[in-house]
Amino acid sequence: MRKPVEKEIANETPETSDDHVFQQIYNAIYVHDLPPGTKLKEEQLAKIFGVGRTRLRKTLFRLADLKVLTFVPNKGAFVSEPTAEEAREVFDARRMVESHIVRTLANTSDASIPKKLDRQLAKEHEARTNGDLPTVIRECGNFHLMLADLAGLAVLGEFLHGLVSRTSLICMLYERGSPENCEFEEHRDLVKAIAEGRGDDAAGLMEVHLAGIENRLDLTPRKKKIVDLKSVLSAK
Amino acid sequence: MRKPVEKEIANETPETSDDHVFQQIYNAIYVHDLPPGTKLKEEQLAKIFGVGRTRLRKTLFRLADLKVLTFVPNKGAFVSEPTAEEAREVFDARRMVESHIVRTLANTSDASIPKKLDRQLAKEHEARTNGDLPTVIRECGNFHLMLADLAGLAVLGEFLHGLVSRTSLICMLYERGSPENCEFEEHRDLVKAIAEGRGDDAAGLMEVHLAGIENRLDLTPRKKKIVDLKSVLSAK
DNA sequence: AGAAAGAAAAATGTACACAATTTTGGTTAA
DNA sequence: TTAACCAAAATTGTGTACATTTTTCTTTCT
Repeated sequence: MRKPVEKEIANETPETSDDHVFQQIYNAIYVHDLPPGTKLKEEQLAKIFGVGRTRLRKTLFRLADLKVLTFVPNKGAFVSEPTAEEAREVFDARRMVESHIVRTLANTSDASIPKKLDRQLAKEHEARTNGDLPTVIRECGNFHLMLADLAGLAVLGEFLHGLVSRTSLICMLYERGSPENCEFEEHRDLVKAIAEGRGDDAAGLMEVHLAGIENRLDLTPRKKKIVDLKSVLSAK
Repeated sequence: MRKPVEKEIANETPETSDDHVFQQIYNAIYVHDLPPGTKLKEEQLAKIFGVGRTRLRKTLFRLADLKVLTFVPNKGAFVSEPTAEEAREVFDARRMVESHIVRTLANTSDASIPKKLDRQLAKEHEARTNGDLPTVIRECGNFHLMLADLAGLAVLGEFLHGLVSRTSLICMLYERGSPENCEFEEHRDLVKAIAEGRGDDAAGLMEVHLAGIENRLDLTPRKKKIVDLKSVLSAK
């Protein structure tokens, strides 16, 4: 209506739909700019992105389906807060799915695969040396998703996408001490095993890699939100 | 709108939101009342269910996230038509996920589990003897989902839900000859292995069970939609 | 003061209207 | 008859208005 829009501000993307808004919000959550529990007000976001509330709402629902957001009826959309139990399930699922993926990939004979993995590895490494933590986080996730993609496993890949997203939230909630994410050396060894066609080794390395991340978390049975009000307030 | 609604026709469910519409459409697709490729017109469905187009649309998007529907921009929502490749991936994923689930379940010591499985088995058997095919299909799927539920694996369970839904579409598209779905005896043996705590046996039975279903399909590389127009029309 | 109650503001949920696009039906020309 | 084309109808996509609910702030009572 009030858009003289020639080609959408001549941006880089063809802008098929509102993928831009989706990615923007998704990325902000994924790289820890929006911590779990944050409320996302519709009108506010709609104004920020210069988009109607209807379209923004649709985007929010898509993010909710990815388990990145949680809708509370009549309250709105909040960045999800996975429970410790959910966290364990996510890592269990990842070990199963990703060990399968890398085994498949190692048994695939395609000369272009090691090249692509090396390139991805380089991107990750560069971000690390630059000290660009958000990019490190993002590229680390992209590495895992790329494995599914290169293995040609779209169905598992989409499931993994949700798992990886949730992993980011889980780390934000339960990480203790060390701000390290994925160990670079482990990714490197993994690529090596894949390139050399050692499927079982790759699968094993992946399981160890994921178990390592999980063990770096504190998933003890602390009931996060259910604090005893009396004991807290009486000591005041 | 024109509803003096006291408590939603005093139905069984509390009807928190528009789950009713969702289940209605989902079920129709799942039990093969709406074949793959069917277009779902928004206004038409909205009128049928006595609900606004906005809410119906939201439901349609939820079904699309389950991969049961596919949205084509500016064309609308269609019942999904999984490709042969996707079908193979779905069965691969199911073998991996469900063998893990039953192994977990077999190693769970909870006396109520065999009871619940037997009850589910009975429902399935009853529908079979009644010749009620839609109910057989539905209860057969419920059996598989119940395994995840009883194993306490919610994350995998939700993924499986999508896989099971797609399996129904896949069977409709690629089934050859036999109208049989899940073999009842196989479900029975599976329950026995679980009840007796034989995890490896249960996992093996599940893989065989799923492979059996897949083998009953015709997933040969016929390119479904991409027919050569010239060769077809010139022979007329 | 502190808590309870209530009014005002803000935010979500949904129906509706209109714009953009596709589909349909019919008309014309080769 | 067939193909191309154009207008009318139907359908999807989205902004807006309004109803409902929640949140916030003020007022009042103990």
